[in-house]
Amino acid sequence: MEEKTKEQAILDAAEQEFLEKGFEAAKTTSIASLAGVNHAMLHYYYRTKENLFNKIFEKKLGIVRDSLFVFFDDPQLPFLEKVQRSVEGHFDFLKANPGLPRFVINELIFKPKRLSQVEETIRKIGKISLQRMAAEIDAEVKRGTITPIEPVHLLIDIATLNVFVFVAMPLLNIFAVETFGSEERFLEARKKENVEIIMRRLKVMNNE
Amino acid sequence: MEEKTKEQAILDAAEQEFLEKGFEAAKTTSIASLAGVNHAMLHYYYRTKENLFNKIFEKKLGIVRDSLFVFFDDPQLPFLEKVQRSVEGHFDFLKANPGLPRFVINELIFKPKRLSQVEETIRKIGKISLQRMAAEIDAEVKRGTITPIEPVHLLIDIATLNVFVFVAMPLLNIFAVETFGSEERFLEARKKENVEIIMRRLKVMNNE
Amino acid sequence: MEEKTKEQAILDAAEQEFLEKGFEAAKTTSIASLAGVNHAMLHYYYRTKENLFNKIFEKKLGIVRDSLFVFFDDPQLPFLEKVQRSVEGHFDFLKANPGLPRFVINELIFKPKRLSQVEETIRKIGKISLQRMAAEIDAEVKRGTITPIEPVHLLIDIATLNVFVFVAMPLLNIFAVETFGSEERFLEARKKENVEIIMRRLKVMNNE
Amino acid sequence: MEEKTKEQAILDAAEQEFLEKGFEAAKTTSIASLAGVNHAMLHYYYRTKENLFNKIFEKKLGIVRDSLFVFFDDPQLPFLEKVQRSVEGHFDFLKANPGLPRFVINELIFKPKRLSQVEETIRKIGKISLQRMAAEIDAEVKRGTITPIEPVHLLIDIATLNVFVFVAMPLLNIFAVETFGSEERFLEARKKENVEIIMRRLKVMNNE
DNA sequence: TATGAATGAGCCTTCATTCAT
DNA sequence: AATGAATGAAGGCTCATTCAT
Repeated sequence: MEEKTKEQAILDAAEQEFLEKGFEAAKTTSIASLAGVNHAMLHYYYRTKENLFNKIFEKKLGIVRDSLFVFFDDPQLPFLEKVQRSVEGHFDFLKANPGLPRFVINELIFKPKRLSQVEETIRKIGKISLQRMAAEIDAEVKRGTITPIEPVHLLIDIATLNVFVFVAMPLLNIFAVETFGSEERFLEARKKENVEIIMRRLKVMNNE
Repeated sequence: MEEKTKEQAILDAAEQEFLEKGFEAAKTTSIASLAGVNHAMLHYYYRTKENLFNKIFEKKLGIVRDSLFVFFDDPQLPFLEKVQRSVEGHFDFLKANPGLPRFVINELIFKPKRLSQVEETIRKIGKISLQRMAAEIDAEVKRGTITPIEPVHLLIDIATLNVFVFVAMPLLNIFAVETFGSEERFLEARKKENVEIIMRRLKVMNNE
Repeated sequence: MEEKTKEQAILDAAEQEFLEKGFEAAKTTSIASLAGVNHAMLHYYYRTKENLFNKIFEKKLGIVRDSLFVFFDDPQLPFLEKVQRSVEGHFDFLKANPGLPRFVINELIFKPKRLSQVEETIRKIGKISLQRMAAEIDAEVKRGTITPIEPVHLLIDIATLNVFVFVAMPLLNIFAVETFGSEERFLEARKKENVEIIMRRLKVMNNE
Repeated sequence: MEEKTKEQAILDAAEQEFLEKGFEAAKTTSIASLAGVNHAMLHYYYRTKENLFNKIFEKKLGIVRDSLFVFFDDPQLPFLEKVQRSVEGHFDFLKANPGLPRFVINELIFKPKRLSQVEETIRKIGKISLQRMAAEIDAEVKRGTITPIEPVHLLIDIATLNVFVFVAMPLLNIFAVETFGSEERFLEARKKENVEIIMRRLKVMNNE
């Protein structure tokens, strides 16, 4: 069996520690002992806590960035199906990376410094995505298949509903288990609810 | 004019500091100097940072707890109106307390220790509220005015959509200003969108 | 008997440590234990090592700055006497502050950063002093009482000969004691020699 | 073309680093990377930083030791010429090795430990040189060509005046350029001044 | 010889908390 | 009640030195 290299062990431990506690509350000594290495090793490989953090941060940011738009790129699918798959795909992604939302909120949204570091990138990506969505939405509205909606609102609706489930999980767990039997079952139900509410937001209703 | 007592001044300063920075990043020295009192006074009155924090925490928690259910208690209003007013009222409450969501997320949701402190309280309040909502929803469904929904999902939908706007505000600001002209205008639009999406979630559609 | 305040004790200990070892080699822990206080006290009063150092540095610099020109300001004395008294006075000053030259050399001359901090001050003071000296020297030369010399050279001659005795004292001690009986006797003789060589530099000789 | 051996490369790099920064501020990692070798090699060859330093130190000390007495060994030259050439030769030597004085002062004079390491050697060499000088001076004085002077004083005069120019160069530069046009021109002038003041110290004057 | 990795000691600094008055 | 002073624990980081290969 392959031994994990210490450099990697530090990185893994750092990821765990930073995701769990955030930058300030994370201690390099904890990371080191979590990785099973001498405290100085951490600085040997990554020089500073900040440095080590950025390694984690950038990696995670890239993952998050990509997670929302993957299904919108498929030209074959009908629009509503794209949306549904996006909601589901994004939900599944978050489920597979449960620590991520909290990390991004803590480090990206709550820290002006870090946000401004990546603001330009976010602006660009957002702009492109929104323009593409706007075009598709316009076309669908004209064809009468969906009700009008500002693209940025749709995006926020989806992201919000999905992300917050995982952010609030510790709190929701108080009710989830006794109402749904298990966290797993709750998440299934919640995923359906998110699809449902988004679909209903888009579909044309009686009186429209 | 009444001089504010030192004990109170510390409390106010602590509230400001804790809301702004969270428990770890808040410094007792900052709180003291913000309150205009000697650093040692803070410990004289509240003994530990933890202790002082809890005073703030419990107070804030109470406010948050009440904010969601205020309109549900009005027996006069028709159900959908109750819901609409709840969404709007909750949104306005958050807008008036912009630091609150971040604080609660950071300190309550992200810290197992604190959560377990108040878990029982939350469970009780939640149970009662959910039962009441369930009864009303059932009645409405039977009357054919709304489509069925699990009460806990409705609650999560509302809370999520409202709260997250304010949590994610720094990030959303990147797009808000250039799309809506100002943060203020964005928030107006967003409030409408939240009402819209919740209403649509509840209304009966064509094919149902 | 008055107890020395801890703040002062730290300052004194710092002076001793910094003069003896220079900024880098001085340790805040040493200073603290030398002052008989807890290590954290040092930071309580002076926040940083750099800060504490600057307190010492500026004080010493002021003293050094004044030490060379004190006798030149007396308008009553004949020029050669002024020079003689300056040499002697400067020598005595250095003798009373034996650690000073080394400190100034180490911290001021050998560290570009610190030098540039005070460069402008030094330039101004130097300029004024040199101009005054130049006027007096010119007058004396015209009266035939001294031989011509560039003022800056005279200044360097005096400063060099005096300062270096104390800088090199540890080395000179190897010979001083066995040649002159004691360090004290050596310094007396050396002071005379410095006066002698400066006077001879200025006096008019046979063939001039 | 001969490849420089790694052992030698380390030595050269160490010389540069130690001369430039002194023992404490010099880092073994810097020396290694300056030498283009692995950090551990340095310890492989020289075991400790101290050890490596001593190699440099002793070599430099030998050079310095010899630099002052070279012209005194020439039996052909008349005494005053010997002195003049010594002053000039020593000055030129220092000019060619500008880092040396600072290094010696820092490491030899300011560090009791190092001084005591070489004290005996210095004592012996000094004694011999001084005795030789004493004999020559005595003879010259008897012949009436020079005024009496204690040999050790003459030695100190010369060494001091020459060395200090280079020690204080950063400080002197503040005035040198604007008074003499360039550092080069200042050094020329200063060399003449040093010869002048030493010669005048030795020459017989009017009233003697 | 050579090297990447590893270690331990030490340094500066911050901070919550306590003490003496 | 109030305060300046004091303390201990901990954190991030650097560096000379050693180890394993």
